[in-house]
Amino acid sequence: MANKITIYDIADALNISPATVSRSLNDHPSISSKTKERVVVHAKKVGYRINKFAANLSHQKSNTIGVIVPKLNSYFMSTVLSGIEKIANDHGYNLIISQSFESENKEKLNAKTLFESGVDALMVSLAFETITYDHFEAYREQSIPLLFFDRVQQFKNCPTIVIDNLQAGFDATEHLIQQGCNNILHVCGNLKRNVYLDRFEGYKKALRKYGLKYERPNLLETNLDLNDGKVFLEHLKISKKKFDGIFVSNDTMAVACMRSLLKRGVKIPEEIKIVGFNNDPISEIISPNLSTIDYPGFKMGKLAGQSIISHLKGNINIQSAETILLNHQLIIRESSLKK
Amino acid sequence: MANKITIYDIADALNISPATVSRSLNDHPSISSKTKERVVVHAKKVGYRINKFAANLSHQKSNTIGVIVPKLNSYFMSTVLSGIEKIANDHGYNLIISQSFESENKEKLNAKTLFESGVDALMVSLAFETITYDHFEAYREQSIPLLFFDRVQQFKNCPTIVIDNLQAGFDATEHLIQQGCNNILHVCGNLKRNVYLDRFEGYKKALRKYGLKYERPNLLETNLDLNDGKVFLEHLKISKKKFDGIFVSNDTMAVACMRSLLKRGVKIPEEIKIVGFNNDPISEIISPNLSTIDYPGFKMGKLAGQSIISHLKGNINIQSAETILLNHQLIIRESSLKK
DNA sequence: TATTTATTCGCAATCGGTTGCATGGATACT
DNA sequence: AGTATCCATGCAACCGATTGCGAATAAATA
Repeated sequence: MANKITIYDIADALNISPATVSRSLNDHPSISSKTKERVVVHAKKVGYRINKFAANLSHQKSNTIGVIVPKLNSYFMSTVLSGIEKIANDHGYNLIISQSFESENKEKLNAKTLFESGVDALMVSLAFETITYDHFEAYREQSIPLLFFDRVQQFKNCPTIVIDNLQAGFDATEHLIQQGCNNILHVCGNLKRNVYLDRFEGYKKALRKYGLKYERPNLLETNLDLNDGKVFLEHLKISKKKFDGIFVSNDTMAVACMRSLLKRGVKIPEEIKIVGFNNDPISEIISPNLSTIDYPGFKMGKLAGQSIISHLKGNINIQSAETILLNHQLIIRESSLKK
Repeated sequence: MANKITIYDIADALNISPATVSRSLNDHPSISSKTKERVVVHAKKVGYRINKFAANLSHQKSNTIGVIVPKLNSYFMSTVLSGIEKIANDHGYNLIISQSFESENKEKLNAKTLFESGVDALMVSLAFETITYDHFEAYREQSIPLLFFDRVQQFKNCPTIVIDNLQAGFDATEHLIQQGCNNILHVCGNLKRNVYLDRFEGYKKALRKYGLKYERPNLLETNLDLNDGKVFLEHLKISKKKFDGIFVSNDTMAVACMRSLLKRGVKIPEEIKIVGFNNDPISEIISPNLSTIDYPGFKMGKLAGQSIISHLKGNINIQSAETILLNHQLIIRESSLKK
């Protein structure tokens, strides 16, 4: 049968008050260890399980952290989530994960739902589309910890976990230049998002440093999707420039480009050198191996988790570190090497 | 300021009872549309947000579905989760996702936590290790819908979403045989799990059909991890058999095997043919392209979600379909083709 | 023994919605 | 006009745990 045991049942059975039962179960100091023992033993015997609804209602917290990501089925994102989940779980928090599918609207809906669900904190990686941020106001009003990771937006008192995308973009581009490229195409994602904008800036900075000029046809903005290969080919066709290097803002798209090129008989790296971003497993598998930027997803997730948790526990010492910058690493493989 | 508006505040402001406010907000039929209008408008004006804790406590449901998976950062699993999340979200349910990291203990803990969190349903893909199932008893006692997907265990009244792993294993193996292999190694995962056991059975069935004999050295049980390549090579060494075909129970491991072999100068498919499982993106990227079994993750997730939702909504018609069998598809690529 | 000081524990309010039942008033019917 | 019917709303209990404050008992001190 359904065993709906409440603290009242236990109280009756033991001839004590529900208050005492509650305190015993929570190991409150003002209860004698004798009574505690009795309560705990009896509770276990009858299979008592706390009713979180009631507990939550009382102290107005849910031990739950909300997460909104663009989509969870990417290598990078699922790795980050894995890291977040691990930390959250280790600290007794549950994770409610929702996807925005790159839509600002969905993101707003998710933010609202999670707010109403009473999450104790919210972690967000922004959608491509998002340009207004009022859906986070409710959180800030109630001072519910809010954190952005990867695709971020700066707010005061709101930690941010990122890598130095500008520097990474610079590193990738500089590497291509050093390998002899002087007409480099940059394939980026939505420039409204910091990650892509910063990488683009890094790209331009590298060009400037080496006295190369940047022109509009050197930039291709896409969804970075595996089947954006056609868009890429199309771009090659209309911009009549002859590129000798490509810096792509993620590996998935880099692979799409490589495949398009290889299919056309273009030799990589001899004719065109390529660098991707993310260090997805495919980057190491594809032939030629793809040079890329390693981007520590699991670590980012763990840090994000730790940051939020310490906010929740009121450790103010983290406050100072509003922005955590993770190290990236340029991984040089065949796809970009001068032969 | 923190705007903690309750229905009582609204009731006071409008000189009506909280009951009426509650009913208005829930569009209860016995409230005049005039009052409803007043309430809704005023609620929006003052920024009222329902307190789910209280609501949950009242009707004893959370609009939340729990999910336990071995780990969420695999292509297949994150795809399934994406499907589940989509359906759940479309129907107003939140998803609490947790990982067992292949540990039975962690799985039990997660099950307990989710139970106490008051999830309305639980969806599970089992850990490698799991051999006892008492952690699901609490759910069954309270008749909280429970569903298994992919890595499943049969319980009565408990839906199950799988592909026909036996048939898939058979298909893969038969294909290898038809390509001329007659000494086929099977690299599998933990045989306690249905998916791997069934694929193994399918493998043996195919051997039987073609009069090939199965011997112990033809089987290698691993964690199917990308860096299990050494284990694989080790096995090749000790079992002195000369394999001409390999059926691997997932693509990640298949890729690990291929790389080990290619590094040793073994020609694929000329000397050894390989078939994997999952149709991960890497299978199409690696050279030679990996033949594999396509396994519809997103669809599985959506079906799992739909099944649970209809249970929750009390549509009994699904009851009949306790086991949903998804179609798989053998995808033949270079790695297994007779030249 | 009387009084102070801890210890343990219970009372009762509280968290914020939900809902069965009762009530008062409006409308309909004979 | 008198009675039956309906509609809209309010009353109050309830969901189950938490917690400030006070009381009762036990232990310590004078």
